[in-house]
Order: sequence, then structure tokens, then C-alpha cells
Amino acid sequence: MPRAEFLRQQSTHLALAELKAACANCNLREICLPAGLTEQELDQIDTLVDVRRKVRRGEALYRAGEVFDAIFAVRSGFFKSRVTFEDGRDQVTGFFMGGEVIGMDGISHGTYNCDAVALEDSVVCSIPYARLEDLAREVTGLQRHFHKMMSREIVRESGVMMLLGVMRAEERIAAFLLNLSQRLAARGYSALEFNLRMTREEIGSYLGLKLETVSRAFSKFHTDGLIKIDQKSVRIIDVEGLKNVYARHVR
Amino acid sequence: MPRAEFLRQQSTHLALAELKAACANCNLREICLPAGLTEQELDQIDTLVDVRRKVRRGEALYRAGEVFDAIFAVRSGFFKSRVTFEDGRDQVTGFFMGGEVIGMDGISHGTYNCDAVALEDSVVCSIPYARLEDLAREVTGLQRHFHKMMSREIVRESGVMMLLGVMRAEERIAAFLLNLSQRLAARGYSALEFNLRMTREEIGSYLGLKLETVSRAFSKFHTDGLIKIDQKSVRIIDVEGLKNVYARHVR
DNA sequence: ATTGGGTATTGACGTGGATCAAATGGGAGC
DNA sequence: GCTCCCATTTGATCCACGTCAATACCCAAT
Repeated sequence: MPRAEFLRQQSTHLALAELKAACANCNLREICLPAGLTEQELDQIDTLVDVRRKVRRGEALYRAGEVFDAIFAVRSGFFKSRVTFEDGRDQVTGFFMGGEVIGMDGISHGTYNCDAVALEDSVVCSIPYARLEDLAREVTGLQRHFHKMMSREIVRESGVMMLLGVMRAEERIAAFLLNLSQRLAARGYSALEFNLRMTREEIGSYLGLKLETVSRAFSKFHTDGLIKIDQKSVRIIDVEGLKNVYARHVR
Repeated sequence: MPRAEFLRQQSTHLALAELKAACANCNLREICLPAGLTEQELDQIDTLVDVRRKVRRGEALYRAGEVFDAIFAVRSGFFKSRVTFEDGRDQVTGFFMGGEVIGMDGISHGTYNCDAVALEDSVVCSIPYARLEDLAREVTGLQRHFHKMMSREIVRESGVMMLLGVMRAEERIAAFLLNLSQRLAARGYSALEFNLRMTREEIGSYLGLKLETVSRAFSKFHTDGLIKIDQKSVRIIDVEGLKNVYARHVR
């Protein structure tokens, strides 16, 4: 049995009792799927979240080709999404942290389009799509916010296309660090000091670069006094300097 | 007055009378927003399309930053979407033809995230988002299909990220040609002979390449007997050969 | 404490595609 | 039909990043 498959079977489903009105009591509700719902609407969606599921580091929450039936909100932990090309080459298409929703790529064909892999031990809230569809018809705020989340994913991906299409290596990496920083800050973590959950290779795959290029850029930023970096630990010293790496681009 | 603004004001709105049950009579209904709706549902959505709007070649249907209030289905013609970076660099994020829906990027922030520019004289169906929201609550098939369209856009963009992140220049261009071919075929046009609506520069921008590289790849494919290309006119000679440009990638 | 395998850093070198440049072609506007 | 401007092609050269390689590092398992 492949290790990932073994791990999957070990995943424990948390007790349903814990989940009553899961969203109403969740500290991520302001940035997660129920964002913007009224108190009353929050009560209406207390059957939205089916179950929480643990996903261990390295395990796939879902894989490309599996039948789609739910989207997932990251409760804690960290994920990457990844698409694999026919010849085996693959590309990381995103990194996801608490409050972010993944799996919406599965709606179009009824099967997931990518793999979602946990980069650390994680917990997700499973949201059956059929139930979401039903509730969205009754709870206007939920419908609106779900549409926003899908749209936000479209916008996010356009941003990545921009990274990949027009930015140079150091610009991509500066943008990547600033984006991580800003998302961590929105969750109450330090914007200036954090640990990378992913390897240089995964960062490179996401940014269309090789791991050596990522490593060299980190070293350069370190030398230039923009950041301090030691393995996975990052400290941003000069936010403006980092922004200038790409904003000041002249050609 | 800027030229684009002038052109926009010249756009004529087609008579409302023509639009009664616009979708039910539209030859694109099988691939457009109402795809999969029952006859009865088709009748229910006859107020969905607000108005058709002509957009002349070079004119913007909408621009990044404008207030979002509608999505658009391409009725005829051809569009590109484009995002512009703060320093003026821009990237083409997609090309859109009849039956495809654009503008969904606007839902997340309430303003459009990109420009949509007509590459030839075009006509779009304007679908007010507020009305779509309301109808989606009543017409299950519409809700489902709208979600699919958003999801399809997410999947499409992951595909482009793959192009940009891992494929080499000639692979990107082969994939681009095959994708165009397949979409034209789905609309009843010839899969093997068509005219490009966009310039080499626009293709390059979409694929993260320079126009010279695009031109050279076309010339190479021509020399290799995979296509015949003369200016905008393309004829695919060897579909399998074109697929092999990327499927046979070994490293 | 030791070992081993995955991860990261750094240097040397190669190359795919960018850049620069020049010539040709074609279509929109007069 | 003429003109001008923009699109395209093609060649020559450059360089950012990939590739290859060697070493160092970290942590998990023993």
C-alpha cells in the first residue's frame, strides 16, 4: 500500500458533536466561507460543514481525477495544490492556509483537477457541494460570498499568470514573500517573521523557477539586507526594499 | 476624449424586442451560460440577458477598476483579457470566443480585475449580475451551470499556469494552436484551418514569450510540415506532430 | 552519538529565449 | 490607388536562468 494511501486511511473524523454551528464559533469565520453573513444567516448554515478531517503532512486531501463532492476550508495547517502534466512534469498552482477554501476546481468536470497536499499536519472542514448549493439558494449571503470566493480564486490565478508571464526571478520571489506575509498578517500572525512551510523546490515550482534560483534569490536578499533567512525561517527586514525589487522595475 | 471612450459611446444597444427569450433561440446555448438547462428552465431565464452590445475592434468591453455589475457572454467576435501591472507591464490572460463568458473576475472585489478588449467587431450579451444571482436561486440548472463556468475558468487558468511554468516555447505554442483548434471545432468551425484574431505580440504576451519567439516557432512548425502559416491564416497539417511537440517531451 | 537521506547553498558553465537590428509586407485611412 | 504605420520575419548577439556538480546542513531513525 502506498504510504499516502495508508496515511489517508488513518485520518480520523472528529466527532460530529463538536461541529454544531461550526462556523459561528470559528475564529476564521471572518476570512472563510461564511464571511459577511449576518448572525441570523450564520445560524442557518450550521449544517453546512459536514465533518472535519485531519490530513497529515505529505498526505493528499484529494487527488486529480477523484470524484468531486465537497470543497474544503482549511481549518489549520497548510496545503499546496498541484497539477500534473501527462508526461509527469508538475506544477504547484497554489499554497493555502487557514480560512482559505480549496477544491472549487472540481465543480466544472465533477472530478478534482489537481492534487491538494498537506505541507504540515492539517485539519479541514469538509463542505459537501450539494449541501452548499442548497443552502446558497436559501441564504443569500452565502451565495454571494461563495461566488466571491470562486471569483477571488480566478483573480488570484491571474496574478500568478502575471508573475509567471512577465516578472523576473527576483521579482517573483519578492512578490511571493510579500504575499505570504500579508496573508499571515490577515490571520493575526506576524507579517515580518514566519516559517516557510514549503521547500525551495516547491516555491520554485510555483514560481516557474528552479530551486537553485530560489535559493540564490533568498541569499541575495539576505546579503542586500532585505530579509534574514535561515533554512525555513524568514524575517523581513525591509518591506519597502522588497517591494522595490519589483515596483521599481524599469526597462 | 480618448479614442476608446469615443468608440464606446458609439456602441449601439440592440432593440430589446429582439431579445425576448434570447437564450432559447441562440445557437450558442449549448456551450454558453444556459448549457444543460431544461426547456422549462430556458423559459424561466428569458429575462436574464439584459441587452446585447456591440463592441468594435480595439474597444474595451470593460476595464480594470470599473464597477462590476454584469458578466458578458460573447455572442459573436473575439476578445482578449489583459491585466496591467503597476509599472505598465501587462499580460494577456485569455482569449475568448462565441459562447464564452467573461467578467467573472469582477465579482470578488466589485470592480473588474482586468480589461476585456475586442480583437474584432463583436457582440456580447450583457447579464446583470444581480439578476443572475436572483435567477440562480430559482433555477437550479442555472445555478449549477454558473458555478461550472466559474470553476472552468479556474481550471483554464491552472492550465495556463502550467504552460507558463513548465513548458518550453515551442510546446506552449503547439498547445496554444491545438487549444484554439479544439474550441473552434466545438463551435462548428474548421479545426484545421482558421484565422488568428490576435497579433504575434498578443500570443507572446499570453504565453510569456516575445513576439519574435512566437514568429520563429511558427516558422519552424511550417518548415517541419506541421502547419502552414501565412500571416494570420493557419492550416494545421499534422495534428499528431503538433501534439508530439509537447507530449513527447523527454528530458 | 551516528548514520543516512532529503534539503539547501554555492560555484562553474551552458543554453533557450530575449534583445537588438534591419528588411519586408500588408491593411486602414486618405 | 497611395501612403504610412504597424505587424511580421529573420539574423546576430546577449544574458538570465537552467543545469551540473560538490559540499554542507538538518533531522529522523537507530
